[in-house]
Amino acid sequence: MLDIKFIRENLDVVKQSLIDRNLKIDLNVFIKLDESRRQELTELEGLRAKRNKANDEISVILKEKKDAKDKISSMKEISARISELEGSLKGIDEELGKIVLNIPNIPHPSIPRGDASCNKIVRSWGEPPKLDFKPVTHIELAEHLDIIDFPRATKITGSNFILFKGWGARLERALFNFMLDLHTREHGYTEIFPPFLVNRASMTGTGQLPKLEEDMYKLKDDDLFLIPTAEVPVTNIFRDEILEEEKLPIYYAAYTACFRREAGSYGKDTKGLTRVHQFDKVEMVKFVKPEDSYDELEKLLANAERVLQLLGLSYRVNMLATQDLSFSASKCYDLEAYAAGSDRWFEVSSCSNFESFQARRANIKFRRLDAKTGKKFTEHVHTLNGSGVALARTVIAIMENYQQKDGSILIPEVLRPYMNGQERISK
RNA sequence: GGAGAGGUACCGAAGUGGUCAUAACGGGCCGCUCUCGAAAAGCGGUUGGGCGCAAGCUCACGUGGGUUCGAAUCCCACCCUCUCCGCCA
Repeated sequence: MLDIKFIRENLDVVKQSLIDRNLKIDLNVFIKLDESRRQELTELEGLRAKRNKANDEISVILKEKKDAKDKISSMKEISARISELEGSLKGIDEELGKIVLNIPNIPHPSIPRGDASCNKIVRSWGEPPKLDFKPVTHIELAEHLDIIDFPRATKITGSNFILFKGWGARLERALFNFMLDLHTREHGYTEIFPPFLVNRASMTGTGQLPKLEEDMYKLKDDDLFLIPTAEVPVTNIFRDEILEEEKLPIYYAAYTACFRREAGSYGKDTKGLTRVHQFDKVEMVKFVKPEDSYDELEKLLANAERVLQLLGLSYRVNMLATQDLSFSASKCYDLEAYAAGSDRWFEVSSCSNFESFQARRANIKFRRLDAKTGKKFTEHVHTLNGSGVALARTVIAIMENYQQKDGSILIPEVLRPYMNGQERISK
C-alpha cells in the first residue's frame, strides 16, 4: 500500500508508475474521495469538539442538580449530524481503502520500463553441462528411476501434485536441509518454521489479497488460506508491531511447503515438476531500515545465488521490467537455472525489495531517533524476500543436468552428506 | 466440542453511564540528582493514528453494530486468550 499522503502529493509519479506497469486505475476517483473525506472530517471533528465541550458542561450542570434539559435537547441535532457524517465518512474510507489496496508499488527507477521482453539479464554464472549423449527430461528420468510417481499423486489429490518416493523424497529433504543450513550457518539468518495456514489479515498484509484471492487455496469453514509462500507468515511475524532500531536488520529463513492454485494457467506446463500446486521452498525474509534496503537486496540475491553455485547449476540473473514486476515489489531479480533435458531456463527464485509497501499494509514500523530534534519517532521498515530457492524446479535442473548416460543421476557433492554419502541415484 | 474466566499503555492492574484516558496504583525502561562507582532514594520522562501551514482539534479501552445529549461502563453479534473437562498426534 502506498501512503495516501504520498499519492496526493505525488500524483504524477503514481500515474507514471501505473503507465509503466500497463495498468488502468482511475486516480481521479481517488482524488475526489480523498478531498471529500478531508472536508467531511473537518466538519465532523468541529462538531465533535462542540459536543465534547457541551458534554462537560452538562455533567457540571447535573452535578449541581440544575436543569440541563435545554442543553441536552440542543445537542440532539448536533449528535444527529455527527452520526450522519460518521456514516458517510465510513463509506468513503471503505471505498478509498479498496482503491489504495489495489494500487501497486512504484517500480524503482533502475529497472527497465516495459513488458517481459524488456527484462534485463544482468549476469549469468556457470556453463550448461556438456553431455555426450542426448539428455532426457526429468519426467523420463523420474519414471526410469522410480523416484516420482505422477499418476498416483494425481489419484490421491489431483493433477499437478507430486509424490516423491525413495531417493526422490530423500533428494527433496536433502535440498531444503542443505539450503536452511547454508542460510543459517553462513548467511546470518534465523530459522523459522511458521504455520502453513494464515488468516485474511496476513494475506492482505503481504499483498496477496485482495487481488489474488482466486490463486489461493482457501478453507471452507474457516477464513484461512494455505500459504503460497513462506513470505506470508514470516513477514507477518511483526504485523502491527513497532521494532526497536537496534534490532534491525532482521534476517529470517524458513522452509515451508507452498500451495498455489495456478488459476489462469491451465494448460501451461501441465507435465512434470514445472508448475505444481504444492512445492517446497526455503524463503529468506528481511526487515531492514529504509536506507539499507537496496544494499540488502543485493546481499539477498547473492545468498540465493550461492545456493545454485554450490549445487553447480548454471543460472542467469534477470532484472524484471515494470510490467513483469509483481504487485507489491519495487524491484525484483529472478534467478533462472538451466536444465539440460528440457533445454530451458527455469525460474527458481525471486528476490524482491518491497520497500515500505508491505510494511504499510501490515503496519510494521520501527522506532528511531531523530538526529536533529533528539526525539524518537516511528517509521515503516522496508521488507524484502527471496527464494533461497524453490525446490521443484531446482530438482528439475539437478536431475536433468546431472543425468548420466546410463539413466542414473549424479548427486551434487554438497548434497551427499544429506544423502548417506551416496554419489548417485540409480535404478 | 462442553463449562467458566478474561481482553484497558511496555507489563500487571484500577475504573461498572458524565466534570479521571497520555488513563489511578504497582512494576519496567530512559534521563537527571545524590555517589569514587553501584545499589537505594528523590525528581522528571515514557502509546499510536487522522485533520491542519500552525496553534490546536479529533480518534482509539479485542472487533463491529445498537441504546443515549453523553459509553471502557448498558444491549447484541463476532474474534481472540486463559483454566478445567472431553477428544486426540
